[in-house]
Amino acid sequence: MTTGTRRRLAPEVRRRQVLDAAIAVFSEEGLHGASMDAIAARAGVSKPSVYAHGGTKDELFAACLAREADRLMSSMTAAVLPDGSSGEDGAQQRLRRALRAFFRAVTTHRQGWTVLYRQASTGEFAGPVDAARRSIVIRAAELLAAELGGSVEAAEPIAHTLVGAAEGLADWWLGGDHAPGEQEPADLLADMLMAVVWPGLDALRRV
Amino acid sequence: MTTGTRRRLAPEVRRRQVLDAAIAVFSEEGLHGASMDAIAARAGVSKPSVYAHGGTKDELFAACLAREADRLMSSMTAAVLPDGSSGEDGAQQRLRRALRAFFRAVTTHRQGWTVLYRQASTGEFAGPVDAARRSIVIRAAELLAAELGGSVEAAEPIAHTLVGAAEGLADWWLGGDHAPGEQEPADLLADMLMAVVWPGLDALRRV
DNA sequence: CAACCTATCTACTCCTGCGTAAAGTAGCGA
DNA sequence: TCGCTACTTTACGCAGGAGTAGATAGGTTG
Repeated sequence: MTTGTRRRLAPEVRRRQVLDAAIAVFSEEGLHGASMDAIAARAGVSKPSVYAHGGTKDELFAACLAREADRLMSSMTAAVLPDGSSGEDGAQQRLRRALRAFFRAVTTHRQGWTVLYRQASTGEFAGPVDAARRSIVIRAAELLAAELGGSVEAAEPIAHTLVGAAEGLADWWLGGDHAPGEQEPADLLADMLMAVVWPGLDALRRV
Repeated sequence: MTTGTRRRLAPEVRRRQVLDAAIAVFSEEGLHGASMDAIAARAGVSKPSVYAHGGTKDELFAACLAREADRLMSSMTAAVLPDGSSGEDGAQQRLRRALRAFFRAVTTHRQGWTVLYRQASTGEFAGPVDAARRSIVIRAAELLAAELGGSVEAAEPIAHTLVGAAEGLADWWLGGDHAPGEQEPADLLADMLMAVVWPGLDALRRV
C-alpha cells in the first residue's frame, strides 16, 4: 500500500475518501469493532489524516450516519413528492413508488444501509438514526391516514409494521447473493411487499 | 450494596443472578458499553464471582443470548405445535397463535428481546442470533408454503417480510409507554398484524 | 530555483477495561 | 467447635486502541 510517493489532495476529496472508507469498515466491523487504523488503511491514508479530515471516531461515525441517512431520506422524498403521471394517483401508487425508492437506495448503497440499520441502532447514536427512521414512519402514517381514514396516531402502528416489513425484506435480500434476474430487483421487492400488505391496508379502509 | 451478611448460595442460583444482571446491563449498554464491574455491581456480587459463574465477557454474553433465544423459541414452538382445538385449524389460526406467543414473549421479557434484537445483531455474535431468527423464518416459510402452496424457497421472502413486520411492531410497542388497555397487549398486536398481512397472504393462495 | 506552507507520515503516550492472583473472612456441614 | 470452601477485597498485569507531537516532503509562488 506504500505508493512510494505521497500525494497532496484537496481536503474535500480526502474527506470523501475517508468517509467512504469509514462507512465500509463500520459496516463490516461496527462502531466498536472498527479501529481508526483500519479505517486509515482502507482509505490508503495515515491515521493522523483520518483525524484531520474526519475528526474523532465518534464525529466520523456521526458524519457517516448523517450522509447515509440524508441520502436515503432524499431518495424517498424525491420519489413520493413529484406526482409524475398527471391526474389522480392513489395511495397505492405513491406507496409503491416510495417502496421502490427505498429498496433501490438500500440495494445500491448496501454498506450505508448496513451502518444505519445494524450498527447504529444502539448506543449513543440511536437518537439521530431513529429520528430519521421515525421521520419515514411519520410520512407513511400520514399517507395511510389520509387515504385510509382515521387519525395519524391510529395509523402509526401500521406504519411501523410496514416499515419493519420493508426492512426485513431488504435485510433478507442483502443477506444472500442473488443471480441477476431480468427485472430490477428493487422493483421486484417493492411489488412483493405490496402484494402482501396492500390487500390488508385496502380492507382497513372500508371498516 | 453491602448487605452486611454475605450469603452462600448454590452455584446454580448464583449463575442465574449473574445472568439476569448481565442481561439487564447488556440490554441498556450493549456488549461493549457494559463493563464487567457494572454487571458485578448489578448482581450484588464481586467481579471475580462474575468470572467464576459466568466466565469471560464473551461467554457471558453468549450465555445470555442462548437463554433468551431459547426462551423465545420454545414459547413460539409450544404455541404452534399443540392443536388446542381439535379438528382442522387452518394456517390463519396457527399463524395468529404464533404471533401472539411472539408478542407475549417479547413484552414479557423486554430486556432479553432488546439484547437479542438490538445488541447482538452485529459483531461476532450475529451468527448464533440470526440462526435463531432464521429458524423462526423457516418455520413461517414452511407454514406459508404448506397452506398457500408453492415451495418453501418461494415463501422465504414472504416469511422474512412477515417476521420483519412483527419486529417493527414489537419495537414500536416497546419504545413508547402505553396505558394499560382492557385487552392483553400482545393479542392486540397480533390481531393488528394479522389484519394487515392476512388478506394479502390469503390472496396469494389463489394465484 | 529557493523559500515556505501545509498535507501527510512515523512513532510515540496514555487510558480504559478485561482478566487474574493473593490473602483474608464468614457461612454452613460434621 | 472446627474446618472446608465459597466468597470478598484489593491490587495488579496486560493488550488494544484512541488520540497527538514532531519530523518530512509535495506542491506552489515569487
